[in-house]
Amino acid sequence: MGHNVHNDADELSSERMTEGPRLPGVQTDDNQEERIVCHVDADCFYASCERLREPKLDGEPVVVGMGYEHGDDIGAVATASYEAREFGVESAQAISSALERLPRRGPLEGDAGSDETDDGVHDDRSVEETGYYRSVDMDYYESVASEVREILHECAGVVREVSIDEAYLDVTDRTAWEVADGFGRHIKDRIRREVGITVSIGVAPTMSAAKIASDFDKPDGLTVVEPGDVQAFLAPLEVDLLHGVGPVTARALREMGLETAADVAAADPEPLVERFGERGRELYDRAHGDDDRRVTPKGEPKSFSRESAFAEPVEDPTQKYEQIETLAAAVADRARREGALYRTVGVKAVLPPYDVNTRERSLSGPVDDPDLVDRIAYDLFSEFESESVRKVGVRVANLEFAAADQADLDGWESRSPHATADDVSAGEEVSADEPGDARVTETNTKPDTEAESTSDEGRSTAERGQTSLTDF
DNA sequence: TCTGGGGTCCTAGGACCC
DNA sequence: TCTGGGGTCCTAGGACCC
Repeated sequence: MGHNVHNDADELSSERMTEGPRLPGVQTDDNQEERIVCHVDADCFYASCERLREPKLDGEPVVVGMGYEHGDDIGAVATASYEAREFGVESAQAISSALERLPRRGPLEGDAGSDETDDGVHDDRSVEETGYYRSVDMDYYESVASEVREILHECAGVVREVSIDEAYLDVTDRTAWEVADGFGRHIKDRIRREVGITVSIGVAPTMSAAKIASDFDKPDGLTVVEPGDVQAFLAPLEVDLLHGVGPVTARALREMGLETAADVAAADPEPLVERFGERGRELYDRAHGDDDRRVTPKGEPKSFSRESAFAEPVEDPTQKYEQIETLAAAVADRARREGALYRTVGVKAVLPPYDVNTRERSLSGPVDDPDLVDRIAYDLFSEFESESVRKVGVRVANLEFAAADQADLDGWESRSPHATADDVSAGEEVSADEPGDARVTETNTKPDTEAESTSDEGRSTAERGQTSLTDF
C-alpha cells in the first residue's frame, strides 16, 4: 500500500486499479482521486487592512496589537508588517518588547486623550527606527475578509475558511496543473484589484502541501507543487515548518535525530507512533506527501469563550468574580446572538507563573440561559477564590444550533430525555452534595418567555426546549 | 519568548452501562 | 462477588493554530 499515491500523476487510475485487492468497504478511488487544492493566505492581514484605510502606512513598519490601549502593557502583537518584522517584532510578542525594538511613532490611533504622554515615542531616534502602532479592530477586518471570501467563492466550488485570513479551495474542476499557475495569479490579481490587499497562494494536490506551499514564498507569493513533486518539495524543509509541529514536537523530533521532512519520511514510523500517537502516523504520512483530507466547508463552531488577563496577578476575590461575571455574560450573549444552545459551561484560571487550570460542568440538556452560565462559572471558579490569578476565562461548549426548522426541536427532544419534571428549584441546580454526580439538573429560571405560546405544554422537557429555541 | 485571545483536536483516566 | 470486555460520556490537560 504505497505512499506513492500522489506521485504518479500521469498514468494514474489504470495503475491504481491493478494495484491489488481492496478491502470491501474501504474507500479508495474516491479519496485518492487527484485533487487540485489551493491555499490562500493573506499577508500580515491586520496590518494590510490598516493600510487600506490609512494609505500613509504603506511601506512603513506597522504593528497591530491588542490590550495596550490603556498603557496596561499586558497586550501582545497580533500582526506585524514585514517592515516591522525587520526590527524583530513578531506575532504574539509582548507589546512592551515590540516597543523596545521598534518605538512608536505618533500617538496611538483610536486612543485619543488617554495617552497624551506618548511614552512610546522616542524623538531622539531617527524616524526610520519607529513604527506605527494600531489597535485591533476586528469589525473592520471582518468586513475586508468578507470581500475576499466573496472572490474566493467565485473561484472555487468548495471553500474551507480556516480563519479570518486563510482558506482552502478545491479547484479541481476549475483549472488543470498545466495552467494552475495562471489560475493562482488570477485569484491574486482579483483580490489585489478588488480588495486592495496581497495574498500568498499555494497550489498542490493535498491540503497540507498547499498550506506549506502558500507559506513558501510569502509575501505576495505563488507556489505550485505538482503531484509528482510533493515529496521532493517537502524534503528539505525543517520539521517545524510542517503543519501541526510546534515547539514541543519539533524538539522531540530533533531529539530523535529528525531535522527535516526528508528525515521524517525516511524514518521508521513505529517510534513516531509510539511517541506521538496518531499524530505520529499523520506526521509520517504528511512527510511523504500523503494526505487524504478533502476540502470541506467549515462546520458549526464547537465552543465560544472569552478570557482576559489582569495587568498583574489578582488575589481579591471580588475583582476576580467581577471579571468572571463579565466574561460569562459576554459568552452567553455571543451564544445567543449566534443562535447556539450550550450544554457545558467551563472556566479557566491561570495561576502564576503560567499554570493553566480548567474546570467544566455539563448539563443534562442544551440551554440558552445567561444566568445559569453565570452561576455555574461562579461555582466552578470558587475553587480558585483564594488563589492569586493572572488570567480568567469562561467558556461554553457542546453547542447545538437550533435550526429554523421544526425537525431540530424534535431531534433535541428525542436525544435529551430529561429525568424528572420536578426540577423547578431555581438556584439549586448544582448537586454538589452528590459525589460522582457533578451533573446539573438545569432549570430555566427566566420568568419571561413565551413558552406557553407554543403548542406543546406540560412536559418540562418540551418546555425547556421551546424556551431555549424561542428565546431569541 | 517570561506569555494576549479565540479556537481545534487529541489523550487519558474514571464513571457507568451492558 | 474478585471479576471479562466493550462502549460512551465526562473532565482535565496539553499541543497546536492564527
